[in-house]
Amino acid sequence: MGDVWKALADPTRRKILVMLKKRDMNAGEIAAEFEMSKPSISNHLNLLKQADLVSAEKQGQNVVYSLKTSVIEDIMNLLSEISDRKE
Amino acid sequence: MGDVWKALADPTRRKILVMLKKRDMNAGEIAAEFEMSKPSISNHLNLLKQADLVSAEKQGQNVVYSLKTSVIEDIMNLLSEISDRKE
DNA sequence: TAAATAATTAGACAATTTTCTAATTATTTA
DNA sequence: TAAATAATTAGAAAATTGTCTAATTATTTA
Repeated sequence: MGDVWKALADPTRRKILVMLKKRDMNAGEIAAEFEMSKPSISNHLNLLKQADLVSAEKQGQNVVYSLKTSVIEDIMNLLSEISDRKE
Repeated sequence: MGDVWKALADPTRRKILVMLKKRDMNAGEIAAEFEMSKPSISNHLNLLKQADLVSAEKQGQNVVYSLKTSVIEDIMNLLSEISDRKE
């Protein structure tokens, strides 16, 4: 199980999460938004998946990535370690 | 201005934030809680300060560190980049 | 079934981060 | 004022992370 905080530490990965907030996207569509090689993006996607922040589903030759619905709750729980503030 | 996400990515630094939630502590007291050299802790404290997550005030030969009251709001704002959810 | 397309894996390299010891600065106390 | 204490700075080494190209796997289409 990967580290959520580490996953959130990289700006490319955070941008991917913001993109997936709008709609599901396959790996190629995601990679097209960055000036970076596809394998590098693939690596970032893997780290996000390890951290359970996104899910991946193969559809034909594509792999469609989705933001995990639980993502916000997870981060809120992490934050509660730092602050007791409710909500 | 340092990167808040990067600052939060390290477990030692997150533990320091949790400790400071309970009470203000000077650098020596903080270092005593870890099996790590004082300069290493000093480095972590500096990164937390850069990220504006803690403040430091010199009191005699000690330097007292405090959790910044704005810390939770700051992190919530960062989260809003990923989710539009209110609260 | 061969060629094309989408994505990942493998392996190497570069950049960044974490940690250390030794040295320095600032403050207090004997 | 000299010695002791608290903390940081400096500089180097080790570990981790991010990136690349080339190769591989899986799927679709001509």
